[in-house]
Amino acid sequence: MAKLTLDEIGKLAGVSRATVSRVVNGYPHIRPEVRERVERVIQQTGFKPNAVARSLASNRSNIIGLFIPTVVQHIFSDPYFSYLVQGISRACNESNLILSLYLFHSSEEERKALQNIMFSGLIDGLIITADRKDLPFLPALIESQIPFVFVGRPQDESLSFVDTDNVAGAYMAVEYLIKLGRERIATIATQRNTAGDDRYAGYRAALLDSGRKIDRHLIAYGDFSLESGYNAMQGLLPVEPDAVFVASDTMAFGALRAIRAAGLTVPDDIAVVGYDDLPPALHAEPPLTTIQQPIDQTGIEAVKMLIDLINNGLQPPRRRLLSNRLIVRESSGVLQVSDEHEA
Amino acid sequence: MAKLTLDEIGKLAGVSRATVSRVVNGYPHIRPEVRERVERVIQQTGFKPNAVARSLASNRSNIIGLFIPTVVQHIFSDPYFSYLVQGISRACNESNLILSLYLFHSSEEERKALQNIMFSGLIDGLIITADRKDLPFLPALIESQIPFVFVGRPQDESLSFVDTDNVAGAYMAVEYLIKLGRERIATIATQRNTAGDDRYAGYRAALLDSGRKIDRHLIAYGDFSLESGYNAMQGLLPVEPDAVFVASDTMAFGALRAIRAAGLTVPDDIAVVGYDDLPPALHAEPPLTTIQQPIDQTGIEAVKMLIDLINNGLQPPRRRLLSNRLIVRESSGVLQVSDEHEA
DNA sequence: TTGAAAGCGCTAACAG
DNA sequence: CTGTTAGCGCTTTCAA
Repeated sequence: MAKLTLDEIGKLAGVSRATVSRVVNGYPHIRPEVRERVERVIQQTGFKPNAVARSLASNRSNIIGLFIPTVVQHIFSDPYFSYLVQGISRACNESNLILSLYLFHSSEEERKALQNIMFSGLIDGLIITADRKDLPFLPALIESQIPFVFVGRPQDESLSFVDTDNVAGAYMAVEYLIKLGRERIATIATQRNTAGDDRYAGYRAALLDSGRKIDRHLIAYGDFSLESGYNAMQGLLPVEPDAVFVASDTMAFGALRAIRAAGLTVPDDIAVVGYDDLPPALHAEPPLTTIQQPIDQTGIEAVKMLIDLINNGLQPPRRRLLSNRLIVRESSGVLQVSDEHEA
Repeated sequence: MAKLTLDEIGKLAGVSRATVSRVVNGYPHIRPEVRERVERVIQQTGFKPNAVARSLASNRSNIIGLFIPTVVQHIFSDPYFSYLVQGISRACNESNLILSLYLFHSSEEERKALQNIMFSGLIDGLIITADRKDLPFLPALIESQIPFVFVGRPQDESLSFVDTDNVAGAYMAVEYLIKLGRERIATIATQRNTAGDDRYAGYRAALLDSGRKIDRHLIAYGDFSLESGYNAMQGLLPVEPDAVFVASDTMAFGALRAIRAAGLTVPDDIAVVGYDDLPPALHAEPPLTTIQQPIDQTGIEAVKMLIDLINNGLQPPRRRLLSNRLIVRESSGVLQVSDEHEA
């Protein structure tokens, strides 16, 4: 058979290509018998409209990009990324969007590709995974007028984003430690990214709200690596905390080791709460109390938001925060049943 | 400024749009001064040709798809997938290809999307991650004439694929156990996928080549899960193996537990070798001897092969097997230095 | 070596 | 309700 086009189908069904186009696109005002005739031909021939021609004529490709800047690559070996992509892809499938992946290994690649994305007009919009504070390409991206949403809170608050509520998550964690009766609650925080900032803010707020003071000596910093967690915990040990809220599970694993290495026990001497609920948290020694984020849901919401931006314009910026859950395991100790009624 | 098109650039440079097109595409026979003039205008304006229009005219999108069938989803929580995507994306960036991700959560989604991929003409080619034996969409895909390569050996040998050499990898592992002087070498194999078949074939060949017999009682089966590894190992314990080659690290972790639970020690009572070299292998108790595959390289080769298919036709089918490495850790015991000279 | 012109297959006014 | 007609921005003969 000849190559199938709207014209071909039209000929076969005895109508013009415009009518076929209307049928394909679900345009309402068509005589039912005509619609049916056309649909039958489409059925029989297995015709699919050419996506490229369609994009050119409509100026809409139905392709969105997932942009993963160089610096976030470590995330890629995290399950975080897997869950996010799962959510995004699910939402794309549902909305008949094609997902293209922009993954870079150098800032040169990154710059070049972004240039292409912005000016070659292939892509309807972009999801950007980045919560770090310095995004050199951002001004150009904004100027290009291409719709995009961040996953993770960007530094610049005027941008659209979806994130989990890191402040509330950290607050929840620390509040729980307080309820457990812990007195000297330390934290291992991080710098250079907004998630870390927000978690620290939650730690701070929970302490302040319970009438406590912030003690600088109880604050240490890591860089999300296990080693940095180990080192930070070692630094905290001399000031004798009886609990520590760690801004990531991976660092918490390091902290657990440091505590064990010092001959102390978890949670008796020091209660530990992590953040992320990565699978290893369950198998940690002891199993790690932590904050679980709805990551796949974040991906789904990001796609929805992007579609909204594409259809309804970039202004005003949209924001969306999803709630997290506290997962209580042994590393924190568990609240008594009677206490639960207080909540 | 007006929207940039070939025409615009041509006007600015005082040439026709055809000439600009030639410059952009590196066509050789152009007067140097003209080329330079055009290039300068392109520079200054930051012009990028419209990717969609280009695709329509040239019938080439420079987009390739990475297709991940429903059943392989478990792979997604594996680092395997991450490494593969890293390799693929690196190769795409290098060749100026756009990578789009087709990830499905139901076979209905899968079928629908495949239909689109095949007939909407958006995509130049496809990389398919699947080593399972039953791929219901395969006949239609072949008929569609769209270029594709498998990552992992497909059942149908007439298809193009790149894979790591599972037979040789398993052979290497078992050969090592033999050299270590192990007498009763069991295996935990898998069914329903070619990688499992090949690893079993390697196990078999190594044994046979050393003049041994295959003992059915030393063969157990798992499904790649940790639990199945545990159960399979429990099943093997009564026949008293002194070594076990496990077809995946994850199952090996299960096997380690089962051995420990039976009060035996690794490697003194039973030597264990896994397959994959996942990160946890390093932290296993004891650290796991295993086979490491060049997964990112596999991705790179897949892209190269796909480009070859796109440019030079689908026939004959291409095949490529990459070599693996034996990573010796404590779970197998280590060969004496003097023995290494024998190799 | 360059320009003119004909499409690629579709959408979207505009008529009727 | 349906057909006609312009394009969308690019590549690619064909002439010059």
